[in-house]
Amino acid sequence: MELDETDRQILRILQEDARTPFSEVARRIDMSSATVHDRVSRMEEAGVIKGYHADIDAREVGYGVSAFVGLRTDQGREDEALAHLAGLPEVKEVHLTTGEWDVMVRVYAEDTDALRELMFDHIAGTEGFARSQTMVVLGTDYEADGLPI
Amino acid sequence: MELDETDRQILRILQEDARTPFSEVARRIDMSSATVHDRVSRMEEAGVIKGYHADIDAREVGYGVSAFVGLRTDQGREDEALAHLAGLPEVKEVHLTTGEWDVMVRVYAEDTDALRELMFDHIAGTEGFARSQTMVVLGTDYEADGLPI
DNA sequence: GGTGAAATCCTTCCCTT
DNA sequence: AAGGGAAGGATTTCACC
Repeated sequence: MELDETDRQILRILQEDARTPFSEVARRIDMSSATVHDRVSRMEEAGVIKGYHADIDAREVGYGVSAFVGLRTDQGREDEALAHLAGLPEVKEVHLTTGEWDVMVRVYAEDTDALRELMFDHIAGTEGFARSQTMVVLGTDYEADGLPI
Repeated sequence: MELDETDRQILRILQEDARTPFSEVARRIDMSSATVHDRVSRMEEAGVIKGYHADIDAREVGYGVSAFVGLRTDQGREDEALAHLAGLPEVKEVHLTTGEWDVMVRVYAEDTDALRELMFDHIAGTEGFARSQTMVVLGTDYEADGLPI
């Protein structure tokens, strides 16, 4: 889909605060809210806007630890291994990558004990993975609200 | 902040779709919208809800490539190195980690040429970093809307 | 893109439990 | 301390220009 500067302005605003009323978006970009509504609907349908999500503080809901997990897959068993990962509740993202790891996973756990159990019982010890490395997140120094548009 | 099951239900709904009208949230959890409003406000103030963000398809806005970048910092120059990273528009997240890398960065670039320029001119070649590894994301197999609450 | 209007929603205050 | 009712003003969502 072709996006013009007006579309991009709308995206910037909704990326920063997805609950901004369309009427206020309209005010800021100097258009009617009907136009904003129309453009947003088109971007939703085209898949430019994939959704709107509340950003929850992980600690406040009981997740004291998060980590990046690098994995090396066994040849020929990639699909089931990936499906297995996606089924684990603590797994938030699964990416295929080049470089040292075939798969990069973002996981959240209640505490280090829970992380240990997750890794040993449900990831590293699982068939389909040859090798793993857990990189525990000590802190997040910076996190943008979205992409520069 | 103490969260009860009602709070968690609200969080689940807003994590999945942050633009859900409070009136509908109220309907779903069988309470009044005044109550939903009140609880959401308290969770926002307490920092449980950090924000609401539209989820934009990176490709649709011109980011054809993303990558994880692992970095090893020089001793004693961590702070300026991290501040430098946070100032780059292509950098979306900067995490301090244990394991092979001191810093794990998530970057987005227009194409491989732009990624190359970002890495050589603005990250790997920068003072404060001793070593780096770029893990290009070939695909994202799974991405949850939020945390399991 | 914009207008206009009806339906819906947000927000606040106040009352009840 | 927590939830609900009510009412205003604002917003969303259409059809139509």
